[in-house]
Amino acid sequence: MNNKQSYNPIEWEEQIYKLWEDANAFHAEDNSKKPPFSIIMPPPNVTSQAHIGHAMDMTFQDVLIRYKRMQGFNCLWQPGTDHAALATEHKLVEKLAKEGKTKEQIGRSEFDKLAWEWYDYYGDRILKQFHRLGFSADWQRYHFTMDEQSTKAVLTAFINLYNKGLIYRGKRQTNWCVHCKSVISDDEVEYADEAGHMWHIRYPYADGSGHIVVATTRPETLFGDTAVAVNPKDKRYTKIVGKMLNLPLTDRQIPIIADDYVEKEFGTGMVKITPAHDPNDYEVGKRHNLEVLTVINKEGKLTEIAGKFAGLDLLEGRKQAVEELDKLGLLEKVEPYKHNVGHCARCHTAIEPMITEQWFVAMKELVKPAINAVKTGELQIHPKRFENNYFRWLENIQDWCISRQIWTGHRIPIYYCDKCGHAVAERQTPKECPKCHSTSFTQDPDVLDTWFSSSLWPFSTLGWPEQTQTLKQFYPTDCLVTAYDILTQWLTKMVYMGYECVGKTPFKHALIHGLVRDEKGRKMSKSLGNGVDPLEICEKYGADCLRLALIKDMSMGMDTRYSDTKIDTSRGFINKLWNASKFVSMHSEGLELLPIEKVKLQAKDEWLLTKLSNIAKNAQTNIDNFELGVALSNICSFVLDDFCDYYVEFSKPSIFAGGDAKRNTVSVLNYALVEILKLLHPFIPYVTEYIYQNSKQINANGQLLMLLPYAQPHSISKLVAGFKSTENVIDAIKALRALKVENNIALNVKPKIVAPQDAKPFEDIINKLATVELVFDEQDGKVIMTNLGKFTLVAEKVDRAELEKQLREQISKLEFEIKRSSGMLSNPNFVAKAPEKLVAAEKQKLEDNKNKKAELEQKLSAL
RNA sequence: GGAAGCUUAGCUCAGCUGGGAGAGCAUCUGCCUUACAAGCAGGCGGUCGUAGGUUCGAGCCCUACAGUUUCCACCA
Repeated sequence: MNNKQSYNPIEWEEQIYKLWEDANAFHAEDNSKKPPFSIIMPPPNVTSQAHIGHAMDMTFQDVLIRYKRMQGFNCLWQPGTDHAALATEHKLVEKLAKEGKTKEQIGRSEFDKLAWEWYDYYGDRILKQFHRLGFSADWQRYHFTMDEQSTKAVLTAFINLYNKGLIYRGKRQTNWCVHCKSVISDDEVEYADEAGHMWHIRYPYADGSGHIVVATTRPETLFGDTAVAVNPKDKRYTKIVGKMLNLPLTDRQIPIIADDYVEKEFGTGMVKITPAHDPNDYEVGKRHNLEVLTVINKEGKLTEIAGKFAGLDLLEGRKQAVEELDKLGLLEKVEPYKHNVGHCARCHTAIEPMITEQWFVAMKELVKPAINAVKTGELQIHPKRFENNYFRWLENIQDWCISRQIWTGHRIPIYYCDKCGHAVAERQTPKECPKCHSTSFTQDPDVLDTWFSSSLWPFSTLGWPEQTQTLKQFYPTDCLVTAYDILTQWLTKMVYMGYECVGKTPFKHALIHGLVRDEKGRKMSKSLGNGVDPLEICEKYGADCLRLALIKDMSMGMDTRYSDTKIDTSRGFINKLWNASKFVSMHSEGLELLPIEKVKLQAKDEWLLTKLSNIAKNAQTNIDNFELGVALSNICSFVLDDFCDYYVEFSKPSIFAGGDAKRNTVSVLNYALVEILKLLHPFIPYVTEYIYQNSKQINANGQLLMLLPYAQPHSISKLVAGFKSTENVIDAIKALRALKVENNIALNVKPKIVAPQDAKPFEDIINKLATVELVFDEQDGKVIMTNLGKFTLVAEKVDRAELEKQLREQISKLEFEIKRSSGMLSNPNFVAKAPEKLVAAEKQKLEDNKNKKAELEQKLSAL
């Protein structure tokens, strides 16, 4: 390494990525003797570039993949992107509108071309971002939900389900977006409180005997009323059930019916029933055989049912209808009213409930294996609490509306015979109608819900419906990583489609993480302008810095906040690693390093190797349990505290001594550095690889760090003595540092300290780290007890009274501890019920403290 | 209306099966010590939301309450 170079990742991160790609190091083999490990990348929507949430989600996956790869697995990280039908269509239509065009003007095939341009543009951009972030996906296997392979899977799945009778066409109450001019699924409706009004309208009895009053938030739907309902138990109205009413503004008459759906307490206790435009009313209508009259058309205008109001926009229609009612004296009152209104998740237009003819997937049977999978543990959800959401969703599932009246996406493979109307499900236009032998067909104009293709993603990307070697090797995949917000929307769909199509769960583990929020805890969004572009951070601080900031504080399933402070802290850490490696490399120059087995280990070395072994074990356990944030935090603490603050400092006296002492110590430093690089590589791949590539003495052959085996714990039984004594030395150093501060001795001043004989082997280390001068002849002064023994700060002038006071303070502190320990130990319940280990530890502490106290008391009496 | 999460230092959050309260940032003090002043060393700061309960022992388990966030359902 160049010892003058400072950490500037922008200069070389992209070169490192190229190094990996040139070595084809991300590629997974279809045939391998290594055990397989696979992750399917949740395909980002090509509606826009990737955001910081993607960065976290993908970093999580990259850490797992890199870790497993280093452990010798044949790792497949299967990448790809999603066409996001409705969202993309919305953006395309918007774009056309800016040019003053509509999609109908340019036609379906031209529109299709535009869509592909869009896919390519954003697809490329997302890929570029992902490369820049250092992701080690198998890019050669990149897929797109609209590509040939995915399309083949979509058609196969649809036709299979159709032929099994699990896909059917039916008229249903659906959510209609008048802006997108399509139905949207229940999942795509977002509810928000809106200030509106409650109109109280008089409906006169047909027999002229007065009127009743109904309350409504949507007076314009009045034209579609086919009844007014009351609760059967509502005594106020029992007598009028069955009477007929004159429906205002029309010449129709409608009955008063009784239905449990009506709440007595709400409004006037009377509800106008409009089956065509309200899901609840629709159900009531079915129960009472009411006529379904469509008042609102697909453009969001009133239909001819509305008589003279036909053709008006809804709001205008409402206004005019209310005015008319008022004129006729039928408007009792208007109250302000706050209610919950559903909006399209894509364009935020208020949705209209409407009866339309759509394609559905029958869910009841399909979801059973998916529910069972989690119950039996074939699929494990982490953290476990998300199982609640999973079960509740699947157990209450409604049939899935899969048709969309848009152009972007997979066209439904249903062909209607032009002659007899018979519907056939085929991959291509059928040659002949099986019923009437006609050869003329028209394809269903609708396209499939975008989730249909993404529900097949875990196996469509692996080659299904063909029984490919890839599928055999990697399915079921090992884990799926995603945020909790699409647990129900996407994850569940993959599971039941996995069982339906392949017969197995698509993944063994589902790791659910939280969302990345801004500094103030708000969701990142375009309207708030608080979004962060991952690429921008990479260009400024490097990808490692962003990855570290995103993963380090992460706790599974919890939201995290992104802040500049975290970036600064991350940069501080990486800079530290950088400088430590510079230190190691600097002192390695011209030395022939020893392999670690040949090094004559000192106590400090045994201490470091023990710590290193412990942290390797800790990291593996935590990563295996998917606790990446914990694993990373522990590794960082080890690097900062144990390696940099202590071991590097410990090593200096040996290094400056030269000769064998230097050679041994520098060999240990190099060994430890490589182990640290391995430990950190999955998290911060660039800087670790860069350091390794530039450490010629430890990597003469230019091997890739990313392909080395991960750091392993080793047998440490022989190293116990050195570990223990070094721990005591550290305790003494801390105590001496504190002693100096207490006595107002500047850090760069070296006071004389009388040390115990046990400190003799560590004299240079203690002198260096505590900035003191140890002497070993007895002198008067302030005494402190450490785990290494008694130290005395030699005072220039010995103030007897001050020394005595200070000794008594220390003794009283020890007495407090002794009292606490003996109190616990004299509690028979504690001794009997607490684990033996704890009791033993407590006894040891008591013993140690008693000894320390005795020594101080001896000192006191000698004064 | 149903469900889940969160509440710990000034701020952001850890705290794994119950066994002496932690980190980062901020703040204060001292130090240019030959990897790093984008640094080092040290300090200040917490009745772990409230009230009960279980236990030898509770931040952790149980119950209730309060505040807060999210998901689901959705009342005309």
